[in-house]
Amino acid sequence: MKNEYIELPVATADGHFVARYSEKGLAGLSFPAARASARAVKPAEIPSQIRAWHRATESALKKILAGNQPKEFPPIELTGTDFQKSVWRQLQKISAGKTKSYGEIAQAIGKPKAVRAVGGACGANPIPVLVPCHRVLAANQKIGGFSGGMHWKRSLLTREGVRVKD
DNA sequence: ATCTTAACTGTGT
DNA sequence: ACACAGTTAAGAT
Repeated sequence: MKNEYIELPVATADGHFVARYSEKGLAGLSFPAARASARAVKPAEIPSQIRAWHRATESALKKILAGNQPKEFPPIELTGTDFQKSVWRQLQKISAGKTKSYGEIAQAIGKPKAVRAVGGACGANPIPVLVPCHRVLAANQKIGGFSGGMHWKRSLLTREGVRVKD
């Protein structure tokens, strides 16, 4: 398989995230690995297009980590099933400091009973943080789960001024 | 208020 | 076909 993906590190106060770009835009984002595998990439080898996207990614990521709403996002390339893309699209409509429940997302995409499947789609989200899967709480403001680690979800929500039960 | 159960849907094997 | 998942609402204790 011809992998056109380019991975670039994003240095933040929380560690080095890794952004993955396809030809269409940002396609994936990983939380800082315990063993930071910061591979050095020569700037000259990176297409200017991607460098521009990366600049936007870096900016947006840092703002969210600080609990603020980014004014601009890099182009995002979502790869997944139609259902998942529908869910992820709804997630992007949730601004910083706001939350929605799995049930509300399900209802928003016209499948009110698919609440559980929505949870699955969130867990399959390739771009955490920028596609705010962490702003989705269970019913009654209870914190649900989080694939990338519960501490991230809690921390991010706290920074955005959101209070969760427990 | 906490625990147990049953309903429901999308996805991976 | 089967089991699981980042759920939920309802019923029992």
